[in-house]
Amino acid sequence: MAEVPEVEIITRDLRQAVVGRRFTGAEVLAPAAVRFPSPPDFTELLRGRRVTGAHRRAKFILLPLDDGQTLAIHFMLWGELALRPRGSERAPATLVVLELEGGEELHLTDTLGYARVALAPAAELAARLKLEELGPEALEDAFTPDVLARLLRRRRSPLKTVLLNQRVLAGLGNRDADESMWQAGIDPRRLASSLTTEEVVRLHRAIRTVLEEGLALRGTQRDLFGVQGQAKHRRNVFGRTGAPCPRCATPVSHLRIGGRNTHWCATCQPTERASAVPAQSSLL
DNA sequence: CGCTACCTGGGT
DNA sequence: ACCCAGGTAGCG
Repeated sequence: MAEVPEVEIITRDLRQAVVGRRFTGAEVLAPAAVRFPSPPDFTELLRGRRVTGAHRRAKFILLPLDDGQTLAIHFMLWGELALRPRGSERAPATLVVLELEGGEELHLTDTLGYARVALAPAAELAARLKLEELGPEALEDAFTPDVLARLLRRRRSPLKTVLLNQRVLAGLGNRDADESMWQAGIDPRRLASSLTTEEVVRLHRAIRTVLEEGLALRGTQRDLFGVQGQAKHRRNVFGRTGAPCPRCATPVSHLRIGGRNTHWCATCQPTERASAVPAQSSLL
């Protein structure tokens, strides 16, 4: 499942393996997977274009092409991308196959079927995907505790909801948001605006730690070349409802916040603000 | 801003 | 049988 560390790993792999190469064609197996243009136009506009870069913005993969267009790929919940030899067997969940010169192809698969590609001139793509409206990147140097404080200051929604909003901060998915708040010792139900300066500093450090650890372990899923990432079993609270908190053994709490599954430790993440929290454990 | 639709395989 | 999923767009 794709959160920012997973998307970043695939983006880096694409930079290494696909930048500089041309697309020789595309096969659209699931027309709904192409947001725009129409599937036939998508195939036609992609054919013969060389990839000139590979970037990530929030959870979008952006591949600029040599004619000024940009190809965007989004994994949504369960999308995956794999580089395979030409003519490789296609999993039933294959949505789109992008053929590359040199006898390889990219397979976009997703059993849920939500993953999407889009293609347009760079400026038009940015406008249609509303890339300008996204918040700062949590992994960039410009994301400081001060910036986080400013982002949270006027938000009167639960912290969990605010952290998942990519227009506030680009970088956290459901898992990483829960893990970050656990790491920082902050209750996900707290109003974002209620955090103390000290809590904001802890949260900032936690977000960076969680994302960077995910990256170091190369994510939870297979990379572009099929190599399994190692972050799969590194969850402290996410998806561990009722299991003991790794820090204090309290059973992990679960609640839906803003329609999203949310997991936290009621002991390590007390509801009262400015409560004492155990120092960063070595459990990471 | 909060809710729903999107879609299918796997878990309960 | 049913319910759910780590995301986003679009709607009221």
